[in-house]
Amino acid sequence: MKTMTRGELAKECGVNIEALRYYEKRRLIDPPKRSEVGYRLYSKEDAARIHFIRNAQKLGFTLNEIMELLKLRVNKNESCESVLGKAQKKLNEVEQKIKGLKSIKKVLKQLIHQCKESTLTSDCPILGSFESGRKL
Amino acid sequence: MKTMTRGELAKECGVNIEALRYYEKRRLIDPPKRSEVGYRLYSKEDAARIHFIRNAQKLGFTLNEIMELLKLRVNKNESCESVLGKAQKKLNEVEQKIKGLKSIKKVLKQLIHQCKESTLTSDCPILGSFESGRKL
DNA sequence: TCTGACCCTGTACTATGGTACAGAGTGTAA
DNA sequence: TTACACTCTGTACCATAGTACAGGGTCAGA
Repeated sequence: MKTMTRGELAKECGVNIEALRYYEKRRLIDPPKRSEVGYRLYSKEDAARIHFIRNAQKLGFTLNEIMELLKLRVNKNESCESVLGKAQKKLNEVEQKIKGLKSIKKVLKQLIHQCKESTLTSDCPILGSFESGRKL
Repeated sequence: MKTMTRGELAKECGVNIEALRYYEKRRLIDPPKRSEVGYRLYSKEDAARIHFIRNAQKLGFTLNEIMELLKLRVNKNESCESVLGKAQKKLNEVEQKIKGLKSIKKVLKQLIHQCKESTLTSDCPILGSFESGRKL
């Protein structure tokens, strides 16, 4: 099977070469096979996992959370209920985030509308929208 | 007007007392008035701003980004076009975030559905859905 | 008036997620 | 064969966002 060196994988995934070693240390990816002289040899699956990690990061998940997400797989070692619980918790978090972002979006749109109408004011509409202490 | 001490504000907003000093240093909140002996005296507006900061953080904004959001107000000192540009850029970012989160949400829902059907498998639907290098 | 809970400042330390570098070996192409 | 790009390890450093003192002053109730 075709393999990649660390530099190649880094390029393919658009990450810093050192980040790959870091993810390995953090156990987000399995230690890859090594060449005769000890060079890391990565597979397509490794590339897929790196892409997953980066995508999840962009959405605000921490590496610990990404670890959890990656462990959310249905297998013999973990009961389905346990996976279900984790997934539902994560889903809840995601839904709350979407809700909060939609609320920010609304305010930004209002602001843009105000700008277009040249309505000068010194009030900050953004601040107004989030004054409350309610949970997002 | 009723004021709060640092400890009271921290409690009210559910933040560490030291974080308030940190936000002040980072200029996310204005330096509050001081009592005779130098105690910080916070207003309701300060509380609102702290709530805003925390809420925005939960949505994945950095303190620098929150600073930008807070500065997005229409006033005499800044031309409307400038605000418009910034607001539209921010709106774009927010929309991208929402899109990404919705995509994660979909996958989580699928996973939960699979779990409920008790379909035992060693494939990870989450992992599979994000293998590609495509942008979220 | 004294004790404990609060506040002040400055500074040091922490966790997260990398990033850079030193000193060494390897691989390839002119 | 030599030059340059790449890899290895370990370690040090960085930014962000706090958190935790130390050493001092203040306030309110018993």
